[in-house]
Amino acid sequence: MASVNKVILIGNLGKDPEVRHLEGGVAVARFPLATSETFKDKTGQRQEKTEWHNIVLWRGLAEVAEKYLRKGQSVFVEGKIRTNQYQDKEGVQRYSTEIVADNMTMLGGRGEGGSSEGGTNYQGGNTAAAAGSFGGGSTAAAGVAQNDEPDDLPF
Amino acid sequence: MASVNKVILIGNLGKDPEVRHLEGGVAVARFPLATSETFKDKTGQRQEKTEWHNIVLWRGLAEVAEKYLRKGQSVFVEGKIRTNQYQDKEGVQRYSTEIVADNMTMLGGRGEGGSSEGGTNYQGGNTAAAAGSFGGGSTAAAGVAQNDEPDDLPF
Amino acid sequence: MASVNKVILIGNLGKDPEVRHLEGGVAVARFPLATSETFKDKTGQRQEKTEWHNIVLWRGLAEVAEKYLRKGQSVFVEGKIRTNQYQDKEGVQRYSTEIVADNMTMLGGRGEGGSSEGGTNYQGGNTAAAAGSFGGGSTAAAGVAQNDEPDDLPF
Amino acid sequence: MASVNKVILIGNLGKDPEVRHLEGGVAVARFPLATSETFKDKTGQRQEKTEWHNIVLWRGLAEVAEKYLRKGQSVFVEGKIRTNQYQDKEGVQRYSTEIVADNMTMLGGRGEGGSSEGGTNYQGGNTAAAAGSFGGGSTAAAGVAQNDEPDDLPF
DNA sequence: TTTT
DNA sequence: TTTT
Repeated sequence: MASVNKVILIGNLGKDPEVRHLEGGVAVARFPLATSETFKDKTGQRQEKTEWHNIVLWRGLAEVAEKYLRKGQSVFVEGKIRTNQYQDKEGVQRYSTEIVADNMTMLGGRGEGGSSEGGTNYQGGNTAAAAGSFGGGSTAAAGVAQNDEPDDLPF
Repeated sequence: MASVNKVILIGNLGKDPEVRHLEGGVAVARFPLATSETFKDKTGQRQEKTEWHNIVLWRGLAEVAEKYLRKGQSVFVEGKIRTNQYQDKEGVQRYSTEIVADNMTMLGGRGEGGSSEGGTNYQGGNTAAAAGSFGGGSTAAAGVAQNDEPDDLPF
Repeated sequence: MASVNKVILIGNLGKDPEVRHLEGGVAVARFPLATSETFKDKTGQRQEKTEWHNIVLWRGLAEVAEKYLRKGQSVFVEGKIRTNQYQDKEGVQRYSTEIVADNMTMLGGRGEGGSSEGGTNYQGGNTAAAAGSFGGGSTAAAGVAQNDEPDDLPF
Repeated sequence: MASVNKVILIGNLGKDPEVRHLEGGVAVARFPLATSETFKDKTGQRQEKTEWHNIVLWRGLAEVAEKYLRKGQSVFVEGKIRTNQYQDKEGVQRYSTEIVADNMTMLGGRGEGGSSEGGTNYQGGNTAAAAGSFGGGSTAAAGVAQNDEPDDLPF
């Protein structure tokens, strides 16, 4: 149905990633990511506005996040927008929007304790299995699976 | 601060745009946009999941939306994520996420009453004024202003 | 090394795809894709400039292209830029740039003989194998492999 | 005509920018940008493949490049693909592809002599004029013009 | 060589 | 609330 839902962010982690390991060994990582823009207000004053994004990573990307990403670091994130519905305690329908990442590149920056020089690109988990399914001649990139989560996990 | 906040969507309008004309002649349009993806669930059944995005357009783009966009039509939207904070009546902090578009292209589709064949690209308002400020030799594209809203409008 | 190489195109096929089936059953499809922009020249005349992109698709995407894409149709293509080097007959180093697609969505339009209403998103081949490698609980999207080509194929 | 031509790159400058100042004060900057990806070849060896992109910036972006960008630095570049035709000395039609940037963000990294911490986003020239054309209430972002070049400049 |  |  001619659908595209794509997000590209470069920003800084507001906190260390929180990682959960689900039954079956699936990892999920979450962290807030800040993007900011500057603009001049009516009076010509330079202002800054920060946007916070809830980033979610699954499987291999979550494990990379757990190992390497720290508060303050700069990352490139590619993914899609997902809005979850839930009911608050008054029974009112609420919405919570997050970015489900399927690609992530560390850009270095001033994270605490990170190696931080340069960056490395990561794409979803199950690389070996998926690559193996390609037979000979496939690149790792060709074999890399996307990092979407199962739809029926209790998360 | 090395920030990028970019969204690219192709989807269908869930409703006709709602357009407001603010004091000063600034137009703001809003509509819900559906993107959907299909996947196979555990049992191998094909499933569809629809994501709804709140699109906001300002100025020239809002006027284009008012004139040409209708429920059901397919559009390409480029913009940024913005999450607004507000307090609900219980005083709890709530968040509402929208996509502020700075580029929009109609892709045709089955909107009601639209011309709908092909599509046209639109970028932000104030084209004439901005282009005029370039003097000779500039392309229209060069002169097209972005479509961000003022930060201090009561919207 | 903090690298991103991403291209997003919406345009029309200049020709039907040319498809080759390599030994091993790997399919490769190629077609030219036109994007165009309009601008006003110095004299205020509306002008159009068309850009032609050489699109390359591998495996599953190539097969989809072979079956469904036709000259004139509108498609969304996501991929990366690749510039190939070769020597012309005088021994001069030449360059040829193409877009290696890893995601493609048909947008309908006036292709010859196509169904053309709406569009469908496709992502790379080997879906079944890759999905199978995920075990239960994975979505099709999660299991979809990327569509990069092997680096050592004679193409 | 439903056209989109968008490129997003993060890479490192292969050389310092070369800047020309045209008659009329318009600046043009060019530099090669490297993106690289790693993959495993048939034998399981990790390989790296580097792609070189010819980046072109106009006006304000060119001036920023001249002042701040140096060989080795990491930048985010957003723009469009443009392929220029020319005839070589044998009269054969040749093609040269470049990326015309309309948005650029420095990401720091190991440039020679740059300040390099963090990054700053820049968008096209003529900011003051374009912003001025908006009257009160407009953000700087709203007033920033795109950075496309005139189509009739001798470049 | 496409499309409007 | 869209679309296939």
